[in-house]
Amino acid sequence: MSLTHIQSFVAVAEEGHVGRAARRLHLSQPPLSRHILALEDELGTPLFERTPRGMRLLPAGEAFLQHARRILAEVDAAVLTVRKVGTAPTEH
Amino acid sequence: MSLTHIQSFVAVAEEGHVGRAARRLHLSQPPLSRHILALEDELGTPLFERTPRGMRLLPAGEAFLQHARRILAEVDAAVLTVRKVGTAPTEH
DNA sequence: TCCACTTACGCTCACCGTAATGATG
DNA sequence: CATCATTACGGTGAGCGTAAGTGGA
Repeated sequence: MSLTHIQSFVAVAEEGHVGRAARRLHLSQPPLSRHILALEDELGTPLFERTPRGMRLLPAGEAFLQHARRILAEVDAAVLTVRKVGTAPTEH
Repeated sequence: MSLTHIQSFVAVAEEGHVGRAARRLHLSQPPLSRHILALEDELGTPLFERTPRGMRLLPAGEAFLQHARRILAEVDAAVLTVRKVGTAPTEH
């Protein structure tokens, strides 16, 4: 599992469509599809239902989405915090 | 930034020593040292002070450590939660 | 001079994109 | 047959390990 996989998952969950999510991530469909498959494989359970219209979250996917958003938010917070502390006057 | 980098950072912060952290992670020193350097480069500020004894956290490193632990804990929680939901009787 | 981190360097394999294939209404 | 997702496949770059280099007490 990698942060890239998590970002890919969130994009697909929000778009409900691998193609649109791929454009949003500036990526082509196959690698993005592979990210989702790898995640499902690693977690041992499907996260999406495949429909003719695209991808629909399963309950396991809904649960993962909440955690995924928290992880990404925490990463952003870490970056902001460190940049602030690292530039602080008490650097010495 | 990747989860691997974050795990590497936590190990070095806890051991205070790249060599020991590397053994703990089943990795050799150079890649681990590169993880830390990449992290510092990406964040734009050093996280450790290099001493003759090893690595000592700077204030920016202390701040990052708290976030890093939360990120890794959240990842673990995500995995556990999804595995539980994915195996639940209401899988239909 | 020892000890620890870092840089050099060659190699492998993970990952991307294009193209082909499957699946479903 | 149109629309998505997935699999095949070749090429490149990220990342590993061994070995050499650097720096401080």
